[in-house]
Amino acid sequence: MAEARTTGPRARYREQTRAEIKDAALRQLAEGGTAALALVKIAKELGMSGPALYRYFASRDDLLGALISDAYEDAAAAVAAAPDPGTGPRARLHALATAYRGWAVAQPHRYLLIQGTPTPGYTAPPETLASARAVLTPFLPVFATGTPAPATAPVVAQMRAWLAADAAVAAWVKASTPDGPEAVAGALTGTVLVWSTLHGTIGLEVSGHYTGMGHTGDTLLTTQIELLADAFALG
Amino acid sequence: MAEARTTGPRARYREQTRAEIKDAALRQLAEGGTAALALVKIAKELGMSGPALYRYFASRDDLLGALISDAYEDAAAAVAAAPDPGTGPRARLHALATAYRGWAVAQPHRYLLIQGTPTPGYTAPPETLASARAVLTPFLPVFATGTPAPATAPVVAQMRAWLAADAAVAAWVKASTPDGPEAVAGALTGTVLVWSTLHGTIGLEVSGHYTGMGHTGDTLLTTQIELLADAFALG
DNA sequence: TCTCAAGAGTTACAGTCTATAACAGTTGCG
DNA sequence: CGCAACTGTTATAGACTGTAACTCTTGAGA
Repeated sequence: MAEARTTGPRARYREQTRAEIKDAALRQLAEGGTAALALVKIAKELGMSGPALYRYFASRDDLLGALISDAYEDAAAAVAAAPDPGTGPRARLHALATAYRGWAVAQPHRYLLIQGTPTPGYTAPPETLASARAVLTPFLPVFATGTPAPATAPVVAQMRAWLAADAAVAAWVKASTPDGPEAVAGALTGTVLVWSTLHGTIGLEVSGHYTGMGHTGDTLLTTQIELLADAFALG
Repeated sequence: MAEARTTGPRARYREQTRAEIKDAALRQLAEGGTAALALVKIAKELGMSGPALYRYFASRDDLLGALISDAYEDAAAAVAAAPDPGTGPRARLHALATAYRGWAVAQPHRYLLIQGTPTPGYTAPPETLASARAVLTPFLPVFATGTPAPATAPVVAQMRAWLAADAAVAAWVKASTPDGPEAVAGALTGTVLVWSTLHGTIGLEVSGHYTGMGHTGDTLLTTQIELLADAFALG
């Protein structure tokens, strides 16, 4: 389990089995939530019996971790694939936000996987953190073109401090903004704000808190994004 | 179990035991998340053995439901108890938001209980929905004094439709806004927007997504609220 | 081509937890 | 003061996670 070969027919079969396991797990997740994910059932579904699964995932948490990581990557891909309307940063921002929401609404169980923390005090592995960052990457250049409103000054200041303290983050932001340091801080500010905005609207929608209010999710997100675009004077 | 007396020493003892059980449950929840909540352990902690707990809560989900309901009520009380700075609706809005965040940050596990949906397709019982509404009630009169920005027009329209369709919601909003129907729709719009804003910032913070960025939670919330106050031209 | 170690899978089992059943002691209402 | 409701007990079924011990297969390298 420690370090296996990465090539050859053995490894290929192994990878395929892992994928089948994850597929079955997602199916269970979709119709019963995290609590319904049972390794025994998955094994039975694949025709193998019980403990065989532990050859492929060290534990239930390991499997869940893999699903979370996959979900982040998939979400990042969905956002990155958002069509560019080509009519300026404001429209681009709406397109990105809509793409993210679309992904989340289409597979609520996977968004819920990302949304919460399974156990308090849990910190995601760095690889997962990088994937989470990737979701937000396309937003950086959009906000780099804007001018943060005065009301956002405190956040800008904190982002500046963060950029100074965390080289990895600084490199990440800088790679998306060819402009100077003030654009960098502004881009990060906007991205963090849009992150929380997205989480606010989409999280509530996916958790079913909007049921009964009509199809509010899209309208609410659009409006929130519009307000944020105003705050950055996006064109 | 169906309908028990609500008075007398028997009922009093019963209520106290239920409270002790919930206390122990919250303690477990605080240090292991939902997954760590085990009825058996709670029973052992209280000196009783196993199945005795089922006299007080029909199932694990029943206990969790009670905890969720309590959390909503507690959160609502915390928001309602927010001090009124008395310097206008904008300051009042900040005070309410800060009170809510303070409650959530002080007991993250209880906020996480509220935040997510345990299982997809789950709909909270009406009693719980009312408690959830109570959290937001103090926000209504604040936004009733504002004028929604043009960008929020689509949301206002949907809120108007919702108010027309759902009498309970209409009564709830109207009770907090002595003004005309346009103020009612505006108040509801602002409240829903602030709800999603609060969830966005606080949810991410409580889930630990801000770790490493410094103490960003407060700043981020203040800024988001400020932007929202601007959108409603609060004084 | 042949060997053998690594990998894949099996059954058996220990341990935890939810939940029910059957039963016994206790208490407070009428 | 008696009985019905309430509280608690042990026994037990059943689901699930994870480990141990063992067997069979296979592919990489001499």
